[in-house]
Amino acid sequence: MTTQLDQTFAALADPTRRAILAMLLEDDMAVTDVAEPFAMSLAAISKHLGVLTAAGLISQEKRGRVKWCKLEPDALREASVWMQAFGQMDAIDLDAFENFLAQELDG
Amino acid sequence: MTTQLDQTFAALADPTRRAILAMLLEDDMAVTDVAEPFAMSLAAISKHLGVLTAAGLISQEKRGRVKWCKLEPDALREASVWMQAFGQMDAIDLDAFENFLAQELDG
DNA sequence: TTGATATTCAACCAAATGGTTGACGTTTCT
DNA sequence: AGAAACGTCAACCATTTGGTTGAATATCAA
Repeated sequence: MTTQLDQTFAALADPTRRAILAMLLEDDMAVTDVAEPFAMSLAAISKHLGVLTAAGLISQEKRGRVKWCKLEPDALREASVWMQAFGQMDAIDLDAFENFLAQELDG
Repeated sequence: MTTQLDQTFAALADPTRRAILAMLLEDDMAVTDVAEPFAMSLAAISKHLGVLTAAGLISQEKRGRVKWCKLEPDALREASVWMQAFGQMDAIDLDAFENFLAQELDG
């Protein structure tokens, strides 16, 4: 079973995908335009966008022959909460956090 | 070239490794005790601990025949900084965090 | 010294990942 | 209608990942 959190972190582990997210921070983009700065095929970028979409980090909407990519920060928020909780352990409710982790484990 | 950020996110992408980090929140632990709750071999856990160590998320110190594992939350700082670029989580919002936890636990 | 405990190493395996190329279906433009 | 642009699909390939087992190493205890 792969959770949302698994997919989010796995998606963020690739520098190409992080770069794509950074580009989408500025504006929505078509797949071809996302691919333009990268030294790899369009198909490879298409796969990366698929990973980001599966992780919920972006959404894609087709209008005409152009597929627009849009940042979806909600998935990032969940991962960010997880990380910052570890980084600021003294500032949070550890019992509640551990309950959350146990819940995640049980699935 | 794999960056520190790549390794941090990749390490966090595995639920076993996140569970290990959660266990280490409570206290430092020996490798054998880390492995105890998991339905996999000690060697597998040893590898996971190697990944976490390479990512800087934990440190390991051998005393006698026991290797102690210790959480190193500072390694998450770089990843948190990256996330701040998205402007969604510039400072941890404890109220939002509590709400998030409540949702997770109810869900 | 002998034996148990703690941990890693090495070899292996299946599955996932990140990339390629070429063919393919849509949609738009002349 | 024909050609170009947009994007995905399918097949393939090399590498990495997450697990196994069995042997090896190091330390402690009797």
